[in-house]
Amino acid sequence: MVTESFTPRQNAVLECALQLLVAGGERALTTAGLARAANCSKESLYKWFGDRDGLLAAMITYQASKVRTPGPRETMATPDDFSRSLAVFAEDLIGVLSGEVSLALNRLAIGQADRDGARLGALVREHGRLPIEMRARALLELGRRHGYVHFADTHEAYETLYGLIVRDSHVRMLLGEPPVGLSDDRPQRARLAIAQFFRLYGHGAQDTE
Amino acid sequence: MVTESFTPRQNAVLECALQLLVAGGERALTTAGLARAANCSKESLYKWFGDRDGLLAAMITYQASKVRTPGPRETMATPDDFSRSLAVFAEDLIGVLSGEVSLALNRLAIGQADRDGARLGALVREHGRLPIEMRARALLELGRRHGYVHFADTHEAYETLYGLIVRDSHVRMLLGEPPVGLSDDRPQRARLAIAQFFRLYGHGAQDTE
DNA sequence: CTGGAACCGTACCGTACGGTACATTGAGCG
DNA sequence: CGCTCAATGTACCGTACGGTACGGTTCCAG
Repeated sequence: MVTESFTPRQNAVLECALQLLVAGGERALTTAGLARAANCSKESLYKWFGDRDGLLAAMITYQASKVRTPGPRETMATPDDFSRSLAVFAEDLIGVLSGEVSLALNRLAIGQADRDGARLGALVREHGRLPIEMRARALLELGRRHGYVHFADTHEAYETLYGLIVRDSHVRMLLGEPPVGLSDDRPQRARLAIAQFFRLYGHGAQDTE
Repeated sequence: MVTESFTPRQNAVLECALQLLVAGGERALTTAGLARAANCSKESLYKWFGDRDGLLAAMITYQASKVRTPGPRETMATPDDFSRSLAVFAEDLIGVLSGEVSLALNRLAIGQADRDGARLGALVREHGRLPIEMRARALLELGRRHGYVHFADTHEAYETLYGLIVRDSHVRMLLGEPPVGLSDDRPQRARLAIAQFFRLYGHGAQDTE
């Protein structure tokens, strides 16, 4: 995986493209429209990104390059530290998933999932979801090393945590549901999910089979 | 909500449209292509469904009309009956969500979520997800009446159950990920989710705050 | 100053699609 | 038979978009 980067000018154009996508969806993201909005020429677009699909892919990698996922570097001296770190992760996750740029890019990739063997979907999974999962898994394993949680399969534990936090609100938001039930009481949602996670994997609990 | 129905001929055309959508995604579903594939005229399409958006909406309601969601009519004499009913629900849910027609329609609605105030998304939620939720809520409340589970908010309990069952596999499938990790060991996934649900809401457990 | 590279703006081309019009067919029915 | 109505299939129109070509401008190196 090459971490292909772009020039500042190209980044500015990609930023503009994201704005167009967020504002009007995929239909609003035309090469002519982007050229007009970004004050660049269509010829430059094709020179830089190859074709329209290349542009879409570049938008995903560019957006991913903006999001940094810091690993846990706290001391984790107490179970409460760990719980708080999980809650922070949960709130971050909810925040990212309900962001309009994230929603727009996910809608774009899902709408194109039937073309090119879901190339855009693979990019979203690799650059968007995988870093988040890595960060969470590191956190979970750190907690396990301290004996705060118990599980055999980190991936299993992570997926359960994800399900408890996100539920089906991501798909509902992708479908256009107004963000009721999420992001209004985000901290409480996060705390509840973490509490449930500890009920399943904390203290004397045992990972099922 | 009017349950507008269609003539057999129109149903056949809609079935054909679903096939086209599943096979080639939204781009493959053109009015000319559908007319050719279904041996009907474009003029009939516009007469029946108004315009292309009307056709898409009709496809969703038609597909929803095919899926019946029977309510629980079992005796629930033992906690095991209840657990098994939940497991059946979980397997059905996984099966529906990973069906190719469901995936194609969800992709379609998500891809159009920026137009018409997400009209297609609202249709999917109303005709697709809501009936499933109603069935599950009835099941959950039946279990609560028997004292097998304890919760204050049925909606909360349902969403948690949904998250435990589906996790983020739905979005991953929508993004085009091959169905690894789901539907291969579907019964085990279902059993695990139900076991976790009981750990949170079963026997002596108490709904958190 | 000069050459060239990068880029902008615009005009242009081919195509594909949504939507409409129309001629034709065929079934039901007096 | 002749009328009506529905539906088919085809031809057509306008438009919008992806992609290309080209002239003009800026900027930098030598």
